[in-house]
Amino acid sequence: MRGRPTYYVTTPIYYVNGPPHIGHAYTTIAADCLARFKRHQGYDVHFLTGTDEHGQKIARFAQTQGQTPQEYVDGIVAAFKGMWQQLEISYDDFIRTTEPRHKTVVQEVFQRLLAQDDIYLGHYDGWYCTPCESFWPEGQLLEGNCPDCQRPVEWVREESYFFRLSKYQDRLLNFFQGHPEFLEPQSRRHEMMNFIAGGLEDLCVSRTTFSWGIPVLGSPEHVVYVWLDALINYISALGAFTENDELYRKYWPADIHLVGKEIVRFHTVIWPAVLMALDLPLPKRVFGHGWWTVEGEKMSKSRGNVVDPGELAGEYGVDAVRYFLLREVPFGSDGDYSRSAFVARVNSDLANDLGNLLSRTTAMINKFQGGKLQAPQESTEYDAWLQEECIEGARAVKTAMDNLAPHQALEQIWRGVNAANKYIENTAPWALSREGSEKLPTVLYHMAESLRIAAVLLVPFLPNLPGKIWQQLGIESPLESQTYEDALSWGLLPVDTQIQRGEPIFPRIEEEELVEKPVKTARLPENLIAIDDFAKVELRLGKVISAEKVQGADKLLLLQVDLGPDDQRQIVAGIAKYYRCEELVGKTVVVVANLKPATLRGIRSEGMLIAASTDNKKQLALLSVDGSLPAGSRIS
RNA sequence: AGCGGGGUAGGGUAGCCAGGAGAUCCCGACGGGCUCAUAACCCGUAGACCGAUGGUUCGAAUCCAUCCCCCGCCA
Repeated sequence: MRGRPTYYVTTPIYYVNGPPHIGHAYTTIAADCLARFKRHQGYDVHFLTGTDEHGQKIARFAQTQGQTPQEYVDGIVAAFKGMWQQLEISYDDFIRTTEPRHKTVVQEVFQRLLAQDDIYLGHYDGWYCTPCESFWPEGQLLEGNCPDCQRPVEWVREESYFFRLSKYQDRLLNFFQGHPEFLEPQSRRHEMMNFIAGGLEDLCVSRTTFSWGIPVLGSPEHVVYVWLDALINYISALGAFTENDELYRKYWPADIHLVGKEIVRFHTVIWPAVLMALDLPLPKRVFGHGWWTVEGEKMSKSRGNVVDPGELAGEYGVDAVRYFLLREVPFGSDGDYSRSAFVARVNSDLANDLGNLLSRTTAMINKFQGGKLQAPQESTEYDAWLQEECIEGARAVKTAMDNLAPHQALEQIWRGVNAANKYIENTAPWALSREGSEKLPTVLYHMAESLRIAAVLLVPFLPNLPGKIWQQLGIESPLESQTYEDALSWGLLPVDTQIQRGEPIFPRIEEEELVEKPVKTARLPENLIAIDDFAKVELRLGKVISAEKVQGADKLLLLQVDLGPDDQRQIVAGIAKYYRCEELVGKTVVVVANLKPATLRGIRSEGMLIAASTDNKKQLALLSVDGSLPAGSRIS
């Protein structure tokens, strides 16, 4: 007996060498959107995500943090799970490569492949940097030295197990030729076929140089190396090769693996080859999506421009973040995140087009019809057009999603939204109201109905806005009971619905907030001075000749400062807590040279040193100059 | 080196495979309209030698050749 059709969608398991960033969020949001869309269509969906937690990098990083690898990965995994919760990711399962359920399957697969001679014991030869514990390909070496630490590398042989990838070259190529839909976008497909045709080498699948991994049964000095460990998550999570394999039998092969373009090769060459060796069906589809840059630059920790999607979501809401990522860029292409693009996009689409449509619709139903929807009366010449735009858009959503083009799906939903805004302009319900026209109830119904359709269609994309629309429209049947099908029919909105107008569902992000962050200099203080006010202050460079503590005062130092030929001053400065006498001598400092002399603790002070300090006075630093100028130099 | 993709208004793009009237859409700029609405919405205007050169053709963004630049793949 067959139940509902199944749909198995995966993200990659993310390497936990740092907290989740916008790239992780992108893949996961896209997968979530797909999963929700398929559920909305009535599929029995299984949505898997997870984390890849082994390897030397992790072990070493944990060590620098003074943690065990397990403690370290537990912490990062918690961050991932927290992020997914915040972004309302509806995964069905979260697999970690450190879980026993994964390890046992990996070991089982390894043993099977070893037994059937698809894995064999050999040697891995390569240039090895002992301090870095890393192998480097010849091409990456810098004059024979480690590209990381510049120290010399040595040629070493390590005993390793290898997977006979080369054996599957022809079968892989045939598979690619027979399944043009297997890898998308198409440009990736060509690259991979080229790559395979160029010849495949066997793949190193074990390491002995570190131990944070899954031990090979019977050879515990070996741990399973990266890809064999990681890729198997897609079936280990389903219980493949265990007694408890109903999920595997139900959902495998996967309908789609969503991956970033950087790991397309592993998913379309190594993974199919391993599955062929195991005699298991191959995934139906792999999609390699693009990368995000930030303000036009590559995102990286060292640049410090990594965008935290949680922070964005906290500031502007989950719907805005999801909408921007899904709408801004075609799914296979690279995209650029910038705050201004983000604000422009969500303001224009979510606030102006959609939110304002709801706002004006509910306002007019309230004002002209006492908040109650009525059955359409006399029709207008624009009714059919609006209906068609909405329904055609709704139909196109499915096509777009089948093509893995969420940006097009959203565009199609907005086809209806935009049409509704135009419809209002064309029919001018405020005028109809004044005239007491029979067309008024028709027009108001059409407006509300187009919003009903948009709300239903948006359910897989945005977790919150559709519910708000639903609530304000006052529809009694729960939104959760609606399916994609309900967006394909016009006129399902009950005619005597009572509108519940409320707050704007998506307020505009105001410009001030926008400019405040990047352009801080735009804020001028109120106590402005003219340039000649500044010129009254005579600043000169001074060289500290000597420094000593002032008896009986813990803040004060007495300095002798050279301010140029024939000008030596004694200055009392309140910097004893921040500088020791020895480190001041010889230092070039900035001195207010025309300050009226003052007497501090009975000592005459003939000037003042300039220093910067934090508001709480915890830190203080003397000003100096960028270069070597003679004492007495004027500053202006 | 090779293989693949691409260069279209200020930015981002569609069209190209199957050549034909004014080269699409979005954002931005400018002008107007409306007054229901979140200064939102609607309409209109400007802005592109369609990377360069040459060719095929009655006709080329589209086909062919050469060149220039960008990007991807090559463990």
